[in-house]
Amino acid sequence: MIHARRQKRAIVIDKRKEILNSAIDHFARNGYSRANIKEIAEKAGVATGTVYLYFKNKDDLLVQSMKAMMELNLEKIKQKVAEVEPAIDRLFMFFYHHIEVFTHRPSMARFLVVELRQSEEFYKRYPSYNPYHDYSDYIMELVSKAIQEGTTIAYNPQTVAFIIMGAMDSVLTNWLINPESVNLEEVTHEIRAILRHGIRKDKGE
Amino acid sequence: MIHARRQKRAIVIDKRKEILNSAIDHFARNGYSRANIKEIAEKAGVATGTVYLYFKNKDDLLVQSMKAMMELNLEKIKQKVAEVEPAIDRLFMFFYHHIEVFTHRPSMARFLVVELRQSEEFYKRYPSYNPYHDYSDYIMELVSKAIQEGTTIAYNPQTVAFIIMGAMDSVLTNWLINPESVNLEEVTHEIRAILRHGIRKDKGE
DNA sequence: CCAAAATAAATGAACACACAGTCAGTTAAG
DNA sequence: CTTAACTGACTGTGTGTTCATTTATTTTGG
Repeated sequence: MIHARRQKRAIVIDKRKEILNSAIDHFARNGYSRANIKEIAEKAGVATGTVYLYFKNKDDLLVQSMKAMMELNLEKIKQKVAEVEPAIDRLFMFFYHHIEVFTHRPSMARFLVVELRQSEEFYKRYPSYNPYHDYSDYIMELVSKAIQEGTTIAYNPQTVAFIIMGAMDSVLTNWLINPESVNLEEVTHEIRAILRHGIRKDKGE
Repeated sequence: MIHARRQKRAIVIDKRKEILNSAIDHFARNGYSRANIKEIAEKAGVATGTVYLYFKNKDDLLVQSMKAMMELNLEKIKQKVAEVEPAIDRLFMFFYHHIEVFTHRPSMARFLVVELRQSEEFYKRYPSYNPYHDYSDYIMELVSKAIQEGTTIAYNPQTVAFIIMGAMDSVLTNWLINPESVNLEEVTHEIRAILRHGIRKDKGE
């Protein structure tokens, strides 16, 4: 009986995940309004109605998709920079890998810089979860650590997070609009230099 | 006859403008998908069909609205900073006024950071016009001037524009999500300091 | 100067279509 | 036999766009 339960459970989770993956893909590719439930269900290998067994409605599906997508990518990037020391360098590596990960997944990048914002209402409706939070929390954490370590001027970590997230966003957006117009290597390098100069603590200060 | 023509012309332009104003308002308030042509027309004091005499379709109306809105605000901000010298200070005042103008018009801010991005047209079909261009062009111009004047390190102006636009965007986005969480004065001041440090040309360099 | 004809502008009811969400029925597990 | 999972045809609604018709303006010719 326990075995059966497990199996049942496992199947359920599988379907949920299948639907979620399919939804992420569709939302990323076509945007919220053009993504339709029937196709999402089809690609997930379930019937239309099944989607509504696991998600309240299309909005809910979007929010869950965003959440899953952000968590996945954040985890991936965090791992890549986990070893880097000191914190200020981890911060810059984070920037670098963020750009790298998303420029290798254009549809995800689109999801990130377009769809996420469109659902501003959604973060209002589900105030407990805002997909940006995990990101900016992590950045602020790094900034705080860098300040503690004495490598960074004691700016408000929120401010630094704004600048870094803004720059990431700006680079990706422009790259999406016109990939040829953005030299990713150069831009990343220069932004790093500007930020370094901007927040570096000099001996005297 | 000439008089008659003028009058005709004037009426035509009025209607176009009425529709455009109404559209900006509706798109800003409700977002693209929830704004509907019937209401836009109603508020503009014309019939539904009339909208299609002046605009190809809903997307076209959105693009034209964005364009008009951006031009209007850019002009307003440019005027405010016109007198400021040197260029690097003009750049920072630009930042300051941008935040100021849009935080006084939340629906416009929403339009700017949310709606602007989701029109397919924005990315693809009208490559010749992207509402961001005027903005980033102006910023790059200021950066170039600042470099010429010797107050700024010769970074690629595009890079500096990315950072500045990103920061503006980031601040507004977070302010929209949760106004209380953002101390606009402090953030603006700190960003200015960080950028100043980051791009300032020291004597030795 | 003024009808009458021609053209242009504007209207809004109706159409067409997409598609989210439902639910009565089917399948499978225990 | 009971229960839970699943199905997919169907429905209801919202709305972008069209177009036959009406209204306004301009031109023409006597």
